[in-house]
Amino acid sequence: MKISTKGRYAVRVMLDLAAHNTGEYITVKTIAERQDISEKYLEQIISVLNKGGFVRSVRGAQGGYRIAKEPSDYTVGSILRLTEGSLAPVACLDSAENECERCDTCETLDVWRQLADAINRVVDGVTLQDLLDRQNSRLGDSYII
Amino acid sequence: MKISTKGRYAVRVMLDLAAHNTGEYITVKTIAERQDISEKYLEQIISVLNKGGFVRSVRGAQGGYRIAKEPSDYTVGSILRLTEGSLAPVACLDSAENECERCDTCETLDVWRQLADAINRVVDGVTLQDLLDRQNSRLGDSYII
DNA sequence: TTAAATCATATTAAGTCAATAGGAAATACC
DNA sequence: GGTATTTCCTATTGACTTAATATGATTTAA
Repeated sequence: MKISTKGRYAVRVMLDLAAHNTGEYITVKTIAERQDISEKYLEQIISVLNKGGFVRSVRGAQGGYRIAKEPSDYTVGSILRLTEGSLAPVACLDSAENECERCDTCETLDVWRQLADAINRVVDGVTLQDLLDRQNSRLGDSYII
Repeated sequence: MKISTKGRYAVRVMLDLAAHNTGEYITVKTIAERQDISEKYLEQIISVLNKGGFVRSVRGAQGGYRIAKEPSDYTVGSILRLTEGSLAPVACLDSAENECERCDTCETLDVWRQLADAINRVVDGVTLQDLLDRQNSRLGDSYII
């Protein structure tokens, strides 16, 4: 029941780009250094974000990435689903093909459905903007002290 | 973010034993047939349940397993935690040793904490007795029809 | 004594994770 | 036009996990 590094890194990358959302393009190298993530691994992850239209890229020298839309347009759930795949705790709930022929009489399916709902409610209830706001208010606190 | 077969099977085994809670001992073979799970694999899983004190066993001929306490004493969460280990969505939350030195400044930790809470709330809010009750009320429905 | 059963441990095949590696293609800058 | 920079693409790897299967020792009722 763990979220893999891929999904977690993806959230951090998006949050990094959201925090540096000036319209300028940022290189993988810069993000990798800031976030302390392997540059080559990050390349793969950001490639998924790019293909999903979550970021925009410019190739070549002086190129890089920037967030495609506003931070408030991205929920943590949308990022995780793009990079991790389904967040459903059991395969039966992945609508695509639920091969389990026990589904009709499955006594536990209801629990998994509740669990999926609870998970979705949390991750879809938090946007990158929310995370930025929390971050800023925490920084604000430390200034007061 | 999937619950493994180990955990899911464990819940089914416990539910099976809860549904046949007559005080008699039931063999792995019987459960395996009823639940359509590999007998040998089930042996391993039930061994964990046994060591955790969730079931009681009698060795030798005419031996088997039975649920140790009342079905209402077992939440789905307790069974999953025993067989799957921690249900925390990120390792940082596994109190034992949170190696991540970013924890203090981690902007995403809060989301994972919320997620863990939501997950725990669901799985700890459902007992085997609840599942039995739902099962019976569903059977009841079909009798009416 | 025998058959039935739990208990214990080792092995395996397939898959996933988290990278690393090597190079092709595009582009700003001199 | 050449060069350095940077994205883009795909393959490979080593470690680990998953979901079993296999083998046999131990216990016990009949």
